[in-house]
Formats: sequence, C-alpha cells, structure tokens
Amino acid sequence: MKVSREQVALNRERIVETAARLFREKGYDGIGVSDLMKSAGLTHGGFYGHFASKEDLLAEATAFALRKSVERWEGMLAHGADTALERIADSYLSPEHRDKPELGCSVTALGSDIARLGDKARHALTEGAAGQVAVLEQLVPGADDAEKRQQALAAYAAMVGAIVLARAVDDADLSLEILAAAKQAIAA
Amino acid sequence: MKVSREQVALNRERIVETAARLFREKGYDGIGVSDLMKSAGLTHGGFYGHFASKEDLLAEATAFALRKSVERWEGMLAHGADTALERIADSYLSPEHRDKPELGCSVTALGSDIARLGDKARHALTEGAAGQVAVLEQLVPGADDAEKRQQALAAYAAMVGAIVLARAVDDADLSLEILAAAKQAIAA
DNA sequence: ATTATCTATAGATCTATAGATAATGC
DNA sequence: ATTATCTATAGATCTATAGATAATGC
Repeated sequence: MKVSREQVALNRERIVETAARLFREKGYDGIGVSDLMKSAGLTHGGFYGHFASKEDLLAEATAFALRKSVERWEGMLAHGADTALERIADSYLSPEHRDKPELGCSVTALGSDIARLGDKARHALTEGAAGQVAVLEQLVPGADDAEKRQQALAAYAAMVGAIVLARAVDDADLSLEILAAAKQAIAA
Repeated sequence: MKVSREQVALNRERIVETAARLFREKGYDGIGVSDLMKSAGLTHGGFYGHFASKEDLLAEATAFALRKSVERWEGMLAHGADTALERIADSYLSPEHRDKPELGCSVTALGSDIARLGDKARHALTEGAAGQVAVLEQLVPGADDAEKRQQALAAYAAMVGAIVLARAVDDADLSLEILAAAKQAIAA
C-alpha cells in the first residue's frame, strides 16, 4: 500500500485542507482523527505517519486557513485601496461568512478553543491575525501610523466579535443587526 | 442517602454554579459530567436526577453566568451614568478579565461552542447578550435611539472580539495592544 | 413510602500505537 | 530494502442508565 513521494505530499496536503474545513465547522473536539482521515479518503492508522498529534494538525490547519484569509484580503487591497476597506468589511460581515464557518475566519470559528490549547496552534493564529491587521492598517483612517494601528486593531476586534455573536444568537433579526452595526462602525 | 428538599435545591444550584465556572474555563467538551459533579461535591450518577442532559446544564449555566454579568453592568450603570461606559469598558477589556475566563463573559468563553450546540444554550446566550446591549444603549453617544442602538451593538462586538483575540494570541504585547485599542474605540 | 444520591456498568466514543501489507525507488 | 498506508487494538475516556441504599417527610 505504499504510494509515490508525490502522492504522499498530496495526501498530507489533503489532510491539512480537510482538517482546516472540519475543525472550523465542528470545532476541535467535534471531529475525531478517524472521521477526519475518512473525509480525506484515508484510514486513521496512517495519520501518525504525517503528524505527531491531533494538536499539531490543528496548528497546521489553522496556519493554512489563515494564510488563505490573509491572501484574500491582500488581493482585495491590490484590487483598489480606496474601496478595499468597504469590500473587506462587506464580505467579512456578510450572512454568507456567518453561515459558512468551515470556509471562514479561523479566529471566529476556533478562537476560544485555540486559547485553551497548545502553543503551536496559538502561534499560527497569532501570525494569521497579525497578517489581517497589517492589511487593515493600510486602509483605515488615521492621522498617523499609531492611530491607524489602533483603528485597525479595533476594527478587527469588532469584526471578529460580530461574527461570533451573529453565529451564536438564535434571533435572526438580531444577528443581521449585529452584522450591520459592525459594518457601519468600520466602513460607514 | 436521601437529603432534605432544601439540600436538593442547594445541590442543584451548586451544580449550576460549578458548571458555569468549569465550562467557561475548560470549554463544553473540556469537562465531563463526572469531574463536574466531583467538583460540586457529588457523584456523577446523581446528575441525571437534576438535569436531562449535559447540554441542558450548559444552557442553565450560561443563563446563570450571563444573568450575573448583566447585573454587574446594571450595577455599574446605577452607580453613575456619566462614567459607566468607561468603567464597563475598563473592566471588560482588562487583563484580569482576559486571564479569568472562568469568571468572565460567557460569550467570549463559549460563543463558538454554543453556536454549534443546542437551541437552549443559544437562547440563554441570546438573552444574556441582549441584556448587555440594553445597558450599553443607555450609555453610548448617538443623536437618536437608532444610532445609540447601532453604537451599542458595535461596541459590544468590539469588546467580545477583543477578549477572544487577546486570549488566543501568544504575544503578550499584542494582547495588551488589542485591549487598549478596543477601549480607545469605545470610551476614548 | 418516597426519593436523592450512591455504586457499578453499558455502550460508544476517543487518541495513539503495533505490526502486516504491498508498492516505490534505490 | 524501504516505507506509506492498512487493519486491529490498547487503554482511557465519555454520556447515560440501572438498581441499591439510606434518610426524609407524610
């Protein structure tokens, strides 16, 4: 059952991508190694040839997912700096993002899980968050760099909190109201 | 081993209070019914005499914890409306709140867990969040009620997101920077 | 007599490991 | 010959239930 080195690399990537999706969707404890490997088209015994532990996979999956999020924001920045803040806020604070955690921001889907878990996952989240904030710093208003930094951090916190809240409340109107209020505060 | 009706009520309360603390500290999946009952000074077999399921206890514990949070904010409001917003933001966005999730806001500790769980816990969170926002509406600036409502929701989202982020990042300086930036944005 | 809590356990998970298998790559 | 993945399983959980026990409250 040995496969080519090329296939090994592809299998590893598929495990990471599958994990990035399933952890965000179901939470770290919501999906087991066995089901995760089945979703990636492999059996669970092979897992430990690729990763030392489930927590190590969480760290890689979080790094992968947040790298993609940062790249998306950088693409939006490159597409036109004058409207980028509004487009970023619009997509982040959309009902689509709220309803698809498996494709969304890892901070909102896994933030409180990762705060309790190992150093590797926390570090991956930190790098990702720093990357998102770096994009926002180039877009928010502010008299100087320090003010832009403060504005960017506050805007990021508001976006993260708005999605966490909009997902958790059971009132559809309130959920939309939260998204709209955060958008108004960031990109009026 | 039967106890008095009074004692039964006290035992139930102690289970709820213990759960409120332990769920916030360790997450819903981070503590089992057995260890939870042991912390409350009882054996795990007795649990199902008090609650139909672990998820039902989460709902009660979340309602309890958020009721206390809302009461604390209402107390701060009663103590003087002119400085209440600053005092609320100060305590919510403090390193103490960040470092003591077991005593802090349930939305930041359990928000993403509860978003994936049953209706009862989501409803308890919704009621609690609505209560917090109702206090903020009386304190934020705004030309009319609609603007105050929007400001209150945005401020609440920023506070929630700031605590989630400040707990998750592994960079102590960045963590403090996030708390300070959110505070600046809400109560400058 | 009733019932709150206890001990004990069923049945279903979970992470991680051991050893077998079979295809790659020297 | 090496090694990536497979099957099988160890050992430790977890939620929930069954039946025993012993103190309350009619």
